[in-house]
Amino acid sequence: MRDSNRPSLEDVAALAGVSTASISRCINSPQKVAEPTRKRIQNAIETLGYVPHFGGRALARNRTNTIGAIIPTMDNAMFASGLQAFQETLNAARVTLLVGSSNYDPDQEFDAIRSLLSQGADGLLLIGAARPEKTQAFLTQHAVPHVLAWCCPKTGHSPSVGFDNQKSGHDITAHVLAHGHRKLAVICGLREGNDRATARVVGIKQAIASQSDAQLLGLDECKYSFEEAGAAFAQLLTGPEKPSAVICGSDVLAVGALLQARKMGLRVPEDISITGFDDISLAQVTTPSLTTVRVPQHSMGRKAAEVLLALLNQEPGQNLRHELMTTIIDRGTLARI
Amino acid sequence: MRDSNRPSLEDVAALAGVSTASISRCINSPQKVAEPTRKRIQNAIETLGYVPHFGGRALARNRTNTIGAIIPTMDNAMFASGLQAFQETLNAARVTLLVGSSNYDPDQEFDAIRSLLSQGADGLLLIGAARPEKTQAFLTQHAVPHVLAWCCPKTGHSPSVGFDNQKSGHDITAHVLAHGHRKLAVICGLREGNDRATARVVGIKQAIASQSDAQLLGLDECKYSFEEAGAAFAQLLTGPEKPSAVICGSDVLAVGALLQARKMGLRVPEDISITGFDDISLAQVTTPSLTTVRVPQHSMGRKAAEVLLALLNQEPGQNLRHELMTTIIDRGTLARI
DNA sequence: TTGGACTATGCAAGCGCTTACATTCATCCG
DNA sequence: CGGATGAATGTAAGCGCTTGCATAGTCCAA
Repeated sequence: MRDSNRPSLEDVAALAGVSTASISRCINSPQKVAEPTRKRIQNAIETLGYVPHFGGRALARNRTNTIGAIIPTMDNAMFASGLQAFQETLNAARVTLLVGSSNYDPDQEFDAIRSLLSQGADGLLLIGAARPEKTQAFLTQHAVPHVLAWCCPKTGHSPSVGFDNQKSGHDITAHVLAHGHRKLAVICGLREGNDRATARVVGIKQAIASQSDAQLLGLDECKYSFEEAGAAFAQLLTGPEKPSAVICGSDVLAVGALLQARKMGLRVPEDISITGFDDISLAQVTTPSLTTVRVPQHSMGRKAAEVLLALLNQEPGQNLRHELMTTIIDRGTLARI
Repeated sequence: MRDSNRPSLEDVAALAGVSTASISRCINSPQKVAEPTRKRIQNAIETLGYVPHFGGRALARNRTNTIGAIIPTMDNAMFASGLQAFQETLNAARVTLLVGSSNYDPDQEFDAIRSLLSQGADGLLLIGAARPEKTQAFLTQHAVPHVLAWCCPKTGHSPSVGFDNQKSGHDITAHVLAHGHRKLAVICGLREGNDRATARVVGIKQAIASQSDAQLLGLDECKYSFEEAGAAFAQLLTGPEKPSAVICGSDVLAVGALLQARKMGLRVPEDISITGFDDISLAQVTTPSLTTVRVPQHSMGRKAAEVLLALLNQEPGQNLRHELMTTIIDRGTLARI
């Protein structure tokens, strides 16, 4: 059973002529070990190529220095760069990132939570606030340290780092209305179990409602793919009344709509305006480039890591709710009427 | 020290009225436990909400069921979807993914390797084949099971799942030449320590050399950003002779070039042709959309996971080298002259 | 000189799990 | 009917590390 190649503390101890305790101390709090001993130990470690055994350490410390992140999918620039920032920040604190994905499915998310926890994750990054009772109960029962990102719920006890999806949805819509548009349509992601998509739509509707002569001509939900968004766009334009602007809940949807508009011979923004959400790199690349809402992904990922680390170190006086600001990026897909 | 909330095997054993060994067996190989006992044990586990302790398990088994992936950055669609497929495949095998990033820096990669290993990773996914002697030595000294992806080296002993970067570079160039272009320029990523970028350029040069009247007017290296690629593009067009086509080592570079061309009032592909590499979603979104090389990211990620899992399970008769095919995707940025 | 304070190190008891081996008991065959 | 067989379960020895406590050594002030 014993992997004979791998040197253990004991081997190092033997070589250095000290006890295992000293080695351990030398590694974990060097100042507790006298200079000459330390030198000797370091030499021994070096020559043996010793690396502490993870299991042993985790068992003795009851801590793994590992944090899990569960995101819908990495295959969407929307999360990728936030996750990258998260990872870099953890890394700087010598904490390793475990990754799981949910595919926007609450059951898969629950599985991932259990799986990462059973892999010893000390804490968790979760996207959004909406989750089934079962999942919530599990989190509280096991007292899992976690932080929510991409959202900023006013209720609930979980720390969060994100932005107000509803307000941002409201803002971009108000912006569209301010450009003179009155007949609007909306394409959003599947809202079931997705509080971000849901909140954005709520904000959009709210803004429309507050402008008496504005109307919402249609709303379509679909997956985050160019194709589905294109189909939704086409669908929204079949009615007798045509919208002058289509507000999309994500840049991917907006680009799908844009591509479809072009296919249908519609000029954007002369014939129809389109707005996005997220400001991923796609947005600056289309022709015309996308008017959208910028989400501070990078700082969100970094901050989330900081909050989670503070939580694990029981640092006091932490804010529970970190709301970041989104900004509207005016580019070329929104016309003034 | 003992976290009093967390039930241990012993607690379950006490409740179920059996020994800890039986519980362990019941969890790890249920068929070894008689039906009624199993029932009783499962009940006990349920009521206590027992979850095996990761450290204890890792220590006893000397295996963590964890695999590390070290990629340059997740913040580039180029790796994100391969990584997603990798993660999904691991997940199906109940193995968890640890993530580290290198930022294209060999030292950071080395750190990440050590860090993930010290976190108990059973195996590693590494991008590309080129790494410093130091890193190589470390990998072999510690006999780290690993697979290389995004490349397919003919030498070396590491299993790999990827494609022939050189050949693909050659292919797209031959394709450009076949369209009648003779004056070419190249924009590629920083080649130092990046064997994929290097090999692509070698292939490109090779193809140009084999066409007697073709010339390489210029070659610029830069980071994978729109801005830098734009600058490189502008730079390449300052000479007395203008290229009729610019071959780019990545879609990000190509898009940067495309954007810059537009800024300079050049029509693509009428005034100048541009090709990309990778076929990330950006490529289908630009106007005109990008002629590029499709890299089978998804199957590469999946296959890499399969190979690595087989390696860890010591399954015999594995192929060491898995070469996947790239294909040229003809879209709108390459003109026939 | 002596005792107190402090530092450097060792000793050894866990941490929670797996598993080789031992034990028990029922079953079956000659 | 006795012993061989095998299934079900228990016993206990680790796995490699951390850490509270004990010990030994050093220094200094009274």
